[in-house]
Amino acid sequence: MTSDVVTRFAPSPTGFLHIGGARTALFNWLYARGRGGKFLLRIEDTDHARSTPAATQAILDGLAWLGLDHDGEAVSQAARADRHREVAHQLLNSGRAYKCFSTQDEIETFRDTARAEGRSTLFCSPWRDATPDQHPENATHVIRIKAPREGEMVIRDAVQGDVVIRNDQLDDMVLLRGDGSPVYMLAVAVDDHDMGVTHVIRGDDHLNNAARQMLIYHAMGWPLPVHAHIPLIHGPDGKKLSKRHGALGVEEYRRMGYPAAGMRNYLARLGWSHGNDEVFTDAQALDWFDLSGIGKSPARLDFKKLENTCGQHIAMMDDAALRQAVQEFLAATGQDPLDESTARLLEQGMYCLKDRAKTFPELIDKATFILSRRPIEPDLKAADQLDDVSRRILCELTLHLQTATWTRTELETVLNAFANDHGMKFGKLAGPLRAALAGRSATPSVFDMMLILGRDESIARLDDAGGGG
RNA sequence: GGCCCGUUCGUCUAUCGGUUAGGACGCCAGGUUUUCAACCUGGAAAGAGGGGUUCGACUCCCCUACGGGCUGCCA
Repeated sequence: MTSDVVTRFAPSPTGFLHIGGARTALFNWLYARGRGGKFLLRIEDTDHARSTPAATQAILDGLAWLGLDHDGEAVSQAARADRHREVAHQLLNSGRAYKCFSTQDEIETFRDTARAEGRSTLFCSPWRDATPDQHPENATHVIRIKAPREGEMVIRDAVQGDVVIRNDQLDDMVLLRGDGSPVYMLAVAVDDHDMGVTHVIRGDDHLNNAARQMLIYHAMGWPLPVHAHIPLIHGPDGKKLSKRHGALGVEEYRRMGYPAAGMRNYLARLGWSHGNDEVFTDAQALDWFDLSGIGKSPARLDFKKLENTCGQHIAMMDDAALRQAVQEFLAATGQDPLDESTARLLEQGMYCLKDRAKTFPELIDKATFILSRRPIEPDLKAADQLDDVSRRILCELTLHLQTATWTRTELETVLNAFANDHGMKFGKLAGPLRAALAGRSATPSVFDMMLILGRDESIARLDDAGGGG
């Protein structure tokens, strides 16, 4: 199914892909993709001083990791400055904008005194109604929009409802600076219009700005997009997300080993809900997502819930995908990839590993018995703790494991019977055996470890190590 | 200062005038168990405060408090 829906994500490249930005991108992506529409990306790089190519790349990388693919090339806002100027001049020619020769100093002193006297600091330019013959020659000037002084602007917001802002709260904002460069508010409106954006879904820090941008839409006679201003994400303490909360960039979450699918699920759930559904697939999110499910109050980041959600996603993934994801995690964190046979063994063992890991590092930790250097060299100290009977059991078992293919039930039966024959309960041996196989790391059961390792010839070395210790 | 937005268990949330206010994470207790985990069962836990409107308000209106945003020739 296709539709005319066009959404966009428009970050400024001043660092990394912020976790809040990632959620905004996700909402836009879900809304467009769930409706067969288009999801566009625009880099708002008009602030040359703070924009860097590296930051743009970081945003691209973050989106790619989260699987939020956009349609077409990313648009550079800075590259469109000529078009923004063109619109400003159109407005000027049609009388919807005017040249203002007030200097920044004048405006500043006006604001200072206004503040001191408790009056409105909104600047009313004396040039608003000046005729061209009154203009000074060759003086630098800005171009301001001629905003209506009376009436009100109502933002019909899909999340916030109708928000009314009186026009006397809006001043004649600058469109083009003294040096002729376009200002953000102009650029956004022009770009959204030119790109055919039908739904502007963004942080509610832009709610008031929407009214200013609507001024431009009205002046140009452009149809308005649907607005949806979503509440921001706050830190665990309820304050605005900042450096002291740690983990601001999605890249950090990637390095911490959270699966992208789990991140998508958690982020989607933050501020949006579909009844009591907590864990869902991308297909379900795409199917269910709607602006009406977005709440109005800011949400706090909760790592415990993030972990839980991610754990469930790891458990949901199929073994081959997990194997691939682990390799990608290793690469992303600058670690060596697993060789083919180790990776295959890991995939075979995934059935008893994936249920108990919330992150990839945890998964890897629980797979220590598989990933340790081949052939396995058991923890000798732990092996020393085995009494003779236990050690003999271990050695015998390795032989059995090499000569037969067991099901887990069969293996349990054999192990228990074997222990019985030696007058012991197998349960008593499990601890030391585990230590011999996997050190102190938290791992699956001994049965599972032996079953998996039984498929690998390297377990035979346990026999030598145990016998010689 | 002016304007705008928000406020249900600790956290994310359901509820769209009538419910014992539901679920999830976390937490506590018990169970299962060859450790950790996982899993099962049970439990504690919420409508910011004050006024209205109404037969009836978490739901609608107003005020206050608290939090957030905007108020730039930043984005």
